[in-house]
Amino acid sequence: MRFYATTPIYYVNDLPHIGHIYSTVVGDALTRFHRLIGDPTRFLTGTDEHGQKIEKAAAEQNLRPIELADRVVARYGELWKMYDIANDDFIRTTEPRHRQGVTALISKIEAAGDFYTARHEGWYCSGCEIFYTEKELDSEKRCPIHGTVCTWESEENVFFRLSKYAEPLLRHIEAHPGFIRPETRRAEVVSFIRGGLNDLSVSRTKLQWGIPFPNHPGHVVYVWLDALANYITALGFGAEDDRLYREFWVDPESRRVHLIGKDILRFHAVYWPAFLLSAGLPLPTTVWAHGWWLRDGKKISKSVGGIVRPDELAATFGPDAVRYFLLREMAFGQDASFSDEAFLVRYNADLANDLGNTVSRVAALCRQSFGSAPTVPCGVNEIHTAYRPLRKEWREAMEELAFHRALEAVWKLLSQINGYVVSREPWKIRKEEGASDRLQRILYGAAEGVRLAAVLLSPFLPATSRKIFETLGLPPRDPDEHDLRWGGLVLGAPLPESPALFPRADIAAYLKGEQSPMEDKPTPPPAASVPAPAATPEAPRVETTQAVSPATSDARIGIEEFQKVRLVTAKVLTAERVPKSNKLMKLQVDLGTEQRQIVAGIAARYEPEALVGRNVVIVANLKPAKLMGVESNGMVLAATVGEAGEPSLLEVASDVPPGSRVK
RNA sequence: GGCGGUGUAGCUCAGUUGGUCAGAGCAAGCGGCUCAUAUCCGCUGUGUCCGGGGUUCAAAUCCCUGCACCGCCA
Repeated sequence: MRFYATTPIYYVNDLPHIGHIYSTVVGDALTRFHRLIGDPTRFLTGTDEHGQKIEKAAAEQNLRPIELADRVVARYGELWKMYDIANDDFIRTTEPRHRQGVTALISKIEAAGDFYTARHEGWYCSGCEIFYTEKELDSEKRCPIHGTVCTWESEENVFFRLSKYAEPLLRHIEAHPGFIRPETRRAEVVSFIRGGLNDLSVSRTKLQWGIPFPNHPGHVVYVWLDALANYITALGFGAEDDRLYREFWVDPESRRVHLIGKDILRFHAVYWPAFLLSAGLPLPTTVWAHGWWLRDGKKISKSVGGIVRPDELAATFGPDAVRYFLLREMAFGQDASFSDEAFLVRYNADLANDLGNTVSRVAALCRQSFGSAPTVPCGVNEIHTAYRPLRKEWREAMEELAFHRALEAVWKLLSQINGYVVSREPWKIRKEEGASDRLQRILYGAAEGVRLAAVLLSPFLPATSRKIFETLGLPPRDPDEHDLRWGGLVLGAPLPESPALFPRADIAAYLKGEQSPMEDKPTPPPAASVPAPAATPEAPRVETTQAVSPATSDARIGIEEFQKVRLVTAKVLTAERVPKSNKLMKLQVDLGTEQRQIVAGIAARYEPEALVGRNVVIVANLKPAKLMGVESNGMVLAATVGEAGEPSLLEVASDVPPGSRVK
């Protein structure tokens, strides 16, 4: 079965952020899965480069629109390379092949008689590039999305007879239960269509930066009609060579999946299919609307890791760790929270402990026992028995785009391997009988299990999967369907010493060392707050950290911002080390009016006895946090000295009473 | 205002057609192993399944109602 997946094309006045990364990683994992199981597969992403906002943003920077686009496209290119995105194509709406395809699409709609010209008047928001009705605006005629004042505009436009397609669309949705997913989005669309569809204005005269509307001099094509068409123009629709288009779009056996954010559902589930119906072209098989990444300010203290910085996390822990988190944490289709803390917990528990440790454990056992991979195969053991149903579970989950469940299946396999190793105790066998055949077979089972886990993991963590292959003495490549079968291990292959896949992170230290690089932004800057066609607009609750923004640690803050932090002196009453931690110290401190427990990362430098009775400065209004399972209600201030970041407590004169405000 | 969704262990969530459905993972506690990245294995709670009412021999699961949160539309 041919499989074609697309991401939204991203609007180039918006720098890449977590939403873009997520959509793209999802598409990448999905298409890697289909390649793995042997489907002819194509994965498309790209950029949306036309429109008034680009024209304007470019003018502000003294650039031509295409120059601005080139710059942003380069950013996306770097990012996708970093994240191991294996897209087959990257379409830019400014490319000739796209313009040609759009023109071809328009002539088909024209031929169907679905365009007419009419005067269009109304309140126009240049941010949205659409007209609003009086009712949709407030008393000051401000756009509900941008809050900017709309202007009364009147122009002659080309209209598309969208109203004509309400019934056909409803019939199509009815007949194809998988057309809009998840279910709740489908219900929304149905309800929207039942509410009646107005014809859609699809040309603009107010801007030049767009595709000229055929036969309408002075008009350019409405950005959405332009942008949506990318899904077929990239396949060669309207070109001389449209082989890919026929194979991946027209062929009734092909599956065509649009991955989108829920904010652009209407465009993909109503307008786009209507355009296609009019033009007499096949519709996508599925429009899959995923949720948004949120930050739950209530539960996660900002200073203890509520900040979403996928770029920094990727730099510190590797892009695969971020890919894993994104795919594992979000039940596809629902919203999810992205916090540093949740990320680190998953990183340690799932990646460092379960995956990384199991790989190094099994590889070390083989290395120590044989100095190579096992030389005797084994086809009868609990791991083999467990594998088949888990592979089925993995596969079925992937067919439903339930990435989190597919990953759960892989983790069940890892758990199976650990259980098997513990029950066989190969380290004892080695001592008792050396590299016996029995030991060979046992470790073969474990190592083959690890190999299969790496294969199942390859759509999600491609780089890690390749590293595991190397660790097992196999060539580091992307696996194919044959690798899904038991028995792919190379007997007696030399095993290179390999570093830990995911070194365990000291969560407490990481969160403690964390300074927020982002200031509170009551209103995001215009460039990032504009809802871009085909990109993810910034809804108030969406986390849209600018992944590539430079560090802002030098930014000055106002006095009022500093005053949010309540610093007071406190006297240390008791101090004891937190078990199993070499950095953390649990303190009971006296604030004059109350007593509190605070966990501080100072145990490497200070002895508990030296702290008791000492006056320190603490942040009193920090939200409570748990460090290594110990509740902490505040933070002790210390200078951070040298490369190692050794703590040096701030000195407070002994006659200063506890609870004195520091400001 | 209309339509729709959600509310289950400290946290994140599974729970098909009503009858071992009161669960998983993480966190917590206890025990074990020592090959492995202080990793791994085993065992162990707490739950008015949002509140109230109803249907039924039996409801987290169906119906009504109230509350809270969310989405789409107006």
